[in-house]
Amino acid sequence: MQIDLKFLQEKFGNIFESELLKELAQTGNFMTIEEGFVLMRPGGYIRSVPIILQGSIKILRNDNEGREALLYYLGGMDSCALSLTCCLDRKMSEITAIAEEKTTLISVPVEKVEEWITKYSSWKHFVFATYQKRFEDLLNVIDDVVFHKLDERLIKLLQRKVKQSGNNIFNITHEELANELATSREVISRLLKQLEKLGKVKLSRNKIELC
Amino acid sequence: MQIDLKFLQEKFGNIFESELLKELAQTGNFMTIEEGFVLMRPGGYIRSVPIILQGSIKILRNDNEGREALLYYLGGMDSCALSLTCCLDRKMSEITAIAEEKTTLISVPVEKVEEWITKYSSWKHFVFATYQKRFEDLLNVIDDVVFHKLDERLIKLLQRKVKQSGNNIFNITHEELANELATSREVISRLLKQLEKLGKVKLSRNKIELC
DNA sequence: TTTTCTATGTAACATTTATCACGGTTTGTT
DNA sequence: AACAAACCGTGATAAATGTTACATAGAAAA
Repeated sequence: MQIDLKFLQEKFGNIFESELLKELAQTGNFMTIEEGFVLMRPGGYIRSVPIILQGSIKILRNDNEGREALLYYLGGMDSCALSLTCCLDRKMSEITAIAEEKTTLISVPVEKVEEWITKYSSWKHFVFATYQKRFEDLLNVIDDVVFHKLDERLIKLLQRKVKQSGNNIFNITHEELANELATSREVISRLLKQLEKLGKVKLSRNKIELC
Repeated sequence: MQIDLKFLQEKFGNIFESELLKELAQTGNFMTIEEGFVLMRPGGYIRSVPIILQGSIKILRNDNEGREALLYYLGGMDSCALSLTCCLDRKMSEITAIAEEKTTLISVPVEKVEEWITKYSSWKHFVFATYQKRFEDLLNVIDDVVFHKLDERLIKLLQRKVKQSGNNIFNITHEELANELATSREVISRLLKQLEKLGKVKLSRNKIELC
């Protein structure tokens, strides 16, 4: 789909130079995906870099036994360092990317990603900024996993969900939470019950309220 | 200290263009540091980016209770993405960098790091490659910590030490290993004893042999 | 309504990791 | 030699997490 230039100017006018905006409008691929849509699976080849306009994408790491661990979310104006890496190296994906909600994004083909780095300094800055943000995200994951216990990590995750949805009640199953924290459903159920007894959450089917 | 241009040409001739080599020789700061030398502590400001010529630097993440966790090693021709991030953002260090052995490096002042990105495409590629490598390193840490138990992580760490030192016998205390894996000395001692019983290592004071 | 499926609760038990409390050994120092 | 300091071994115990097994509850489908 052709992208509306004015829309891009509103969104990116203060980041990208106008020439770049034009090219983005021409060669970028505007798309809307539904919640749960899988953008990428381990082993898939990546031929484009997404820039998220609205909504959010969650990025998960997989092991070879089918387990997962949440790495980070991509939100407004974010892009993905992993896809950059993969694009520039022509390597396969080693992660999963899933839409957390209905999401609109621009997909930039790999050739342009590289070309623009030389051509537009604003794009170059954008790419560097992306790397830096994701780098910090990964360091945060490491901090969490290495230095904190599951209950703390769970609370933090719930808080993120709240911030994301903009609502302190949100829909999710224990199973899903368990996957994102790379543990089992039973463990999460137990911890949630603890939290409920402490008055920190209220639980119901498919739904959690953070108090 | 002034850097020998011919030396740089040997080391970097096939990566960097000759103009950049000249600038490196002029403005880069050549230095040799001893084993155990602390290049950086959390909270320190970073005003230069190191490029390691010989030896190795280990990069550790700290929490606010004095614990540590090994992130990765910087070796030959490697550079540090964190210092890049910090430099470009003028932020404080959130890691510790210590020389694992006697190490020689070139220290590039932050202004040049940025300037050269625009000026030399080989430097730009170098910076991108650095980000990508460190990104992968962090993903590996996450894989290890999230999906693997301590005994496996310990063996992997020992294997890395062997590869690093180029010798299957190397000097280290249980305490140091415990720090790098963010656990306690007792736990490591026990696991090492297990490994010894399985014939996978031989233990002596300050020394481990991987079999 | 009855059935079926999915999600949750929970006890019991196993395993892994952490902590505490020592005692012993090697190395270096006085 | 006597002492101190650093390093290692190990039992006992506790805490955290993982696993198994089954019960129940709620929602959806038939």
